[in-house]
Amino acid sequence: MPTPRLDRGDYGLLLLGLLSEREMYGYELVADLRERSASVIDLPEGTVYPALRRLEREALVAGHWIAVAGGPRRRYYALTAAGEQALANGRETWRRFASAADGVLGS
Amino acid sequence: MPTPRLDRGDYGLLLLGLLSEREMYGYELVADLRERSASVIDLPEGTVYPALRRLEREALVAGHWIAVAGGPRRRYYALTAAGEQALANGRETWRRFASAADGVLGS
DNA sequence: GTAGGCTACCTAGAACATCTAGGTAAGGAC
DNA sequence: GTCCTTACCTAGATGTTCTAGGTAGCCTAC
Repeated sequence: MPTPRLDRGDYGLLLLGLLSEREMYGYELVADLRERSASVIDLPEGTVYPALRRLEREALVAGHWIAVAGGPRRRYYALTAAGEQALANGRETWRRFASAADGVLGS
Repeated sequence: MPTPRLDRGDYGLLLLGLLSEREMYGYELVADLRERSASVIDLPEGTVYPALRRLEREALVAGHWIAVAGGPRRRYYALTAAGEQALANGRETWRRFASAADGVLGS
């Protein structure tokens, strides 16, 4: 049960972070991430969709289709219990790593 | 002139950070990084040596051999002017990214 | 009525860095 | 003489992003 790690360039952890607040679909995640980070984090869709499938394969999120009037259907994703746990672990790993990196890169 | 980016799992930036303080050799960098980060960041040598060669190829660091009495010779690396600039850029990118990630991952 | 833009999904292949799992060599401890 | 430590190196596998598209339906502007 590998935990996504930001320090390896695995953006899955950020997706888990967003999904911990509410269910979202891929296109929404991309837009939300861009907005909340002031475009600092701007993932292409070609990165996000495979990442979501990976997270689903690892059972960290669960997806389901929702029909939408006047538009394409959406696949919403929600955190699973394992996903919550992975997020907690990942947060801790991230915090430790960020702190260590800050120390090396100076104030 | 690509700038090393931590957010993509490129540890080159950390090496630049260490080398900005003093010249060091590969084996020393591994040990120093592990010590200063309380083992949070523990890069295998197989990661560091190729990274140093990459940084040297990109002219961000300059290496030179030093003979050591009673031990193997060492290849010391020093930052170049381009390396200083890359480090400054990388620090800024890292700060922005870390701040954005903190925002997404919550307090 | 058609051209363009937006929503919303998806994939194949390239690119790039780490990581694994070794190897070489010399010195010192016991 | 065996083992640990220092100090360097490489080849190949793995994993993830990124590029560069494609599909499809709806809406607006001209």
